[in-house]
Amino acid sequence: MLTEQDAIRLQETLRQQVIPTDVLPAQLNIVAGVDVEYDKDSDLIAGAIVLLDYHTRETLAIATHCMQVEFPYIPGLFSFREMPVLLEAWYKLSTFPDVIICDGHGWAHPRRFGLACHLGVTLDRPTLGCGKTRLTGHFEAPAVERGSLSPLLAEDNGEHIGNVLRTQTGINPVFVSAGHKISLAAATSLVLQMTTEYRLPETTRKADQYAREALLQYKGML
DNA sequence: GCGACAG
DNA sequence: ATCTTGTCGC
Repeated sequence: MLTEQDAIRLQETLRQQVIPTDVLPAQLNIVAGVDVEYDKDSDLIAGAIVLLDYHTRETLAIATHCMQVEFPYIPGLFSFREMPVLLEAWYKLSTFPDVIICDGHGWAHPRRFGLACHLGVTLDRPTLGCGKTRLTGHFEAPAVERGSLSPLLAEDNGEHIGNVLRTQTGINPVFVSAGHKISLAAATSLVLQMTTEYRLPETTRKADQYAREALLQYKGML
């Protein structure tokens, strides 16, 4: 099995493959959201990938997968816990997205390799991270209006690793960072565009909903 | 040594 | 992550 030290070494290797600039289609058509749901009293988890039409936000496809978690939750190694289910769900898709919005961070990680980077490099597709809480970095609160943002700066060298973005006026901001093949600016504007009436992007909300549903159905079959 | 720590 | 509907407050 993968040890903690193995995981950290693997992160370093894969991190060097991250492309921090925009390598996106001229026109976006399909945006994906991914999320993983955990069972309260067992080690079962469900991963979901939802494809939405970029323009209408209509649901185009859903893929889910249930299995047991085999890696513990360790801040900084979070991707090793969620990658397996997400990859299994990914293999069930027959249509593919132009960009993937992950529930968690990308570059805004202690070693600059959060889930969004890991998934992006593994699938070699554009990804970005949109987390609900901070993992690393310091920031000032952005203005209260939707669209306001402030930079998330690395604790050691002050590097601009992400943006703290207010997606709804008067509601707590989210943490956006680049994953793979996308710039922070493009990632930030995409999150804002996919966020209509709630704090989180519709992609994330739908993925969360289908992951929860898949877990309940799977448990009901046991 | 102490606090912080995505989901 | 999970607990969790109605309720308190602006």
